[in-house]
Amino acid sequence: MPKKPSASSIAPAPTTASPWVPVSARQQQREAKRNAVLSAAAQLFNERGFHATSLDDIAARLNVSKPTLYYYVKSKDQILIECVRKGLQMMQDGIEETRSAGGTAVDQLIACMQTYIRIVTQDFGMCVIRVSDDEFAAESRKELRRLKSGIDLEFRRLVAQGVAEGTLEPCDPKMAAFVIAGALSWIGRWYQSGGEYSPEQIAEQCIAKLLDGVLRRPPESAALS
Amino acid sequence: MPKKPSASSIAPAPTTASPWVPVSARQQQREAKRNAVLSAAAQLFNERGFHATSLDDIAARLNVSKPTLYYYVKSKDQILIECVRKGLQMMQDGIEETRSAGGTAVDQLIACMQTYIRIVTQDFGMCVIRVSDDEFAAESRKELRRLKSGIDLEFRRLVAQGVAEGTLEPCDPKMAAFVIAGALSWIGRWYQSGGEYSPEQIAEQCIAKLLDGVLRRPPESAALS
DNA sequence: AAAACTGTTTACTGGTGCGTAAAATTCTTA
DNA sequence: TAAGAATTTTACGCACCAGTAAACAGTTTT
Repeated sequence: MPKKPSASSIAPAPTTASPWVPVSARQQQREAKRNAVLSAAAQLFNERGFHATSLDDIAARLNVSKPTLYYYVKSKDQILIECVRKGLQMMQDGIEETRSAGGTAVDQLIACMQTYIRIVTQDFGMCVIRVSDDEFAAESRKELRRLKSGIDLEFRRLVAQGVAEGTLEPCDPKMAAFVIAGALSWIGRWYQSGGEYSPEQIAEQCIAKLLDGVLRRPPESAALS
Repeated sequence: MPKKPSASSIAPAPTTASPWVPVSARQQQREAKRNAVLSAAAQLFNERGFHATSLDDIAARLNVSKPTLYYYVKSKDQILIECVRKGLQMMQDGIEETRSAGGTAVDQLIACMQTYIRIVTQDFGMCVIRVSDDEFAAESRKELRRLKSGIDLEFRRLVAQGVAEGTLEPCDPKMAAFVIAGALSWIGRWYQSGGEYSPEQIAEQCIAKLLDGVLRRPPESAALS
């Protein structure tokens, strides 16, 4: 083992083409290829479903042969788990960021909804929605459920907070969160990129409907816009 | 072939235990068994997912052996298609009934939402939600999409009608229908019978949230600010 | 009671696709 | 350029499961 000081953990700026960073360059490329595997898999899972996608399909899309995939991942199940985990992590990160940005509960709720929509219209996020829980082995299912539950709880918390603030109608936060999560998650089932609406347009309209409902308000006072 | 006149089409009242109706009684029982196959299958598909359910599983639940199933159905795919078709048919029938009952657009919309929730919390209706499109062969998928599309269009029509009536906020009916369908369909993914809420309670709360939104309305008559 | 039909079983086939062994190839380093 | 590490390939094993063949049992008809 060559003990080059800290050469294996952080890659320096690649502009200066120093030949003394081959180790990390390799690892970077390896990581890049691994990500390509996951991305291709996520796309195919979303297009055809998990079971209808064979490892040969994934390999073919990447112009390699099936065993090559096994150099980067352990099993087909692991690919799926990591895709979903990545999507869930993106959601969690987005929510975390929103929280740290502060603002009222309603502001944060809106920001979280925007984040959620942005993510379920992307490859990994769509996997979270389209792949059913029962595809996983018991252990993985448990982990992913925990992650999902965490996101759900954030929504409930924001709703409860909004109710406490007096900006949201009093309600069961659990139920309200389900309604919101349902409407937004469903987007991940009908959305396809290049379609009629952009994710931003969808976000605007869906969020407005969830906040205000579909009923017409008596024109008492213009609250928004 | 014995040509008993019209004995095979309609069964008389079974209270009078006349032994001269064996033909239709047979057919009735056959139909009952066939339905039992579909019901058991629907339950298992909802519990474990389509691919994770083998025909042996279905047979085991019915205390028969696998080939027996083939006496009643053509293939595993056909079972799935019929389950989903049944669920969709129930929805279509419910909507049809609502329409013929008349009332304002909002009344009809509410009734349709109630129907929808009632059905997605039952075996066949849940299949419609939980089973992904990509499980089907191209032809079946086309048929089922047509049926789903028909239901979606009913919701859009009701929304558009409500907007025209002035009882719903002006909006893109397509989008509003997606929000509604999403929130309601999602129920079919988290609901489990015997849980915290009954379908009726869920219906009440979800429909209220979709109609009114989550935001708190400023008190209508009292001039507070 | 024999023939014919209904319903169910045991025993098997065949295809699909995950995963692996081991060889072949490419890249790095000495 | 040779040794060795990293990467990819060809070829194959093996389990699972949908679907089938054919025999068996029960019931109705002749």
